[in-house]
Amino acid sequence: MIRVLDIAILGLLMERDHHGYEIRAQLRDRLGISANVSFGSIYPALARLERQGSVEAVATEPRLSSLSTGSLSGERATLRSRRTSSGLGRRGRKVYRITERGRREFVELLANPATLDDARSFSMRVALAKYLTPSLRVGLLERRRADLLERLGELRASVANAELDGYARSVMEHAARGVELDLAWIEGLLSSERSDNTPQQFVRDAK
Amino acid sequence: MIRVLDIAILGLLMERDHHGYEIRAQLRDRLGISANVSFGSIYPALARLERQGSVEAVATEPRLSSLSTGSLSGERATLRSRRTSSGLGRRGRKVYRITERGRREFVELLANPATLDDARSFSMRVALAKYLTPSLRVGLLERRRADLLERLGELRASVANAELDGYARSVMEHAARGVELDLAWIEGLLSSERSDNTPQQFVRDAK
DNA sequence: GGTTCGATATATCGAAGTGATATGATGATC
DNA sequence: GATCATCATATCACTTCGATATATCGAACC
Repeated sequence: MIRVLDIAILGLLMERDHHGYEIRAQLRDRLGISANVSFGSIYPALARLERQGSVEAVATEPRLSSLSTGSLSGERATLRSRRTSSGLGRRGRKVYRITERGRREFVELLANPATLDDARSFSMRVALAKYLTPSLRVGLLERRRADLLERLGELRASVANAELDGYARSVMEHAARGVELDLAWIEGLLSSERSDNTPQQFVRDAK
Repeated sequence: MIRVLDIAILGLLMERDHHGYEIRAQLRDRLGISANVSFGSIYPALARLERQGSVEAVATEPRLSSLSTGSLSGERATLRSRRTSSGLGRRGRKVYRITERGRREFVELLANPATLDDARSFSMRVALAKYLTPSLRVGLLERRRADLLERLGELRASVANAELDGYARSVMEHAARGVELDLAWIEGLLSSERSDNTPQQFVRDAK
């Protein structure tokens, strides 16, 4: 399975620690994920990542006094009964940190070309591309370019072929222009890569 | 609940009968839904719609009966690629037809502005816009324009504000260009509406 | 001074959608 | 005539979504 969200969260945690609520804003503001990702995705994803040892809850900031910071979250007994309650409202935010294992997992997932086909996971990968080697970056861009060229052909065939009404045709034409814009962007990125004009170097290919 | 897929399927069935496999291709080729919708969505959706009486299975063509004149299949072989066999080679395909109730439900759902925020459901609505009255069309376009303008502001703020590395910044800038392209498209559609230059008239506002 | 409002923050639930896979028939290619 | 691609339906486990509940804080408003 893909779990784009896992990669995205780990990528954000590579930079610095975050808590769940903040991650949502960062997905929007740093990784360019347009629609706000729901908390019903983020909190389960964090729990999953913690369970498998990729991240750890580093602190549960309590509000105001409320001393006694439980050292490690001992799976705060989540009573599923209706009256969960008693939780302090903005009850301490749980700040997560990526583990060594998480770092290794992240670069592996980011480089893994499996299911990078959709627009969202592609642009997320590009936003995190500084963690890839140059050759992996080029591979990512070229695969995406190939997919988009194929899609562009389909769209043009649809526009030319089918007996679409004006609105449907307009949608298909607009979709084609969107793909062309993506392609131009990718060409630009590729030529930056080739001129080694890369924005920020992080890792290099092994010689 | 939104159920974008329900609207899309009903919209396709407004035109003519379809079976599940075909619906997937049509979602791509007529409604401009880029990623192929999975069968795990389509078949359950059809079952749901049938259960609630919006569609009915009009025929289950058994394999190899070969009625010689595929009256229902009408013009096939329109698909790209080379020679698509006009012979039906499949076991019983379940062909669905929209019911009267389904038609009423469709126009209601299509006009309902609830959760039209995401790109996919918006472009699907536009592709089916001939079933809307002019004023509903304008409302749809204007709401989307407002959303996109807001999003554009956020994206520009992100680009200007945050200390993003080159790749992440490139992603945000590209996202902003995409939104600008969408906005230009919508402006064009709006001005067609105003000049009553609409591609195909289907329903009119009540006077 | 009170109150409403919006942002911050975590969490859970049911429903909807995804990707993978199974099954099988048919026609096309080698 | 074996094998491959396409057509076609279906189901499964898992992910993601949208809605909702709870609670605190700061600002804005009357």
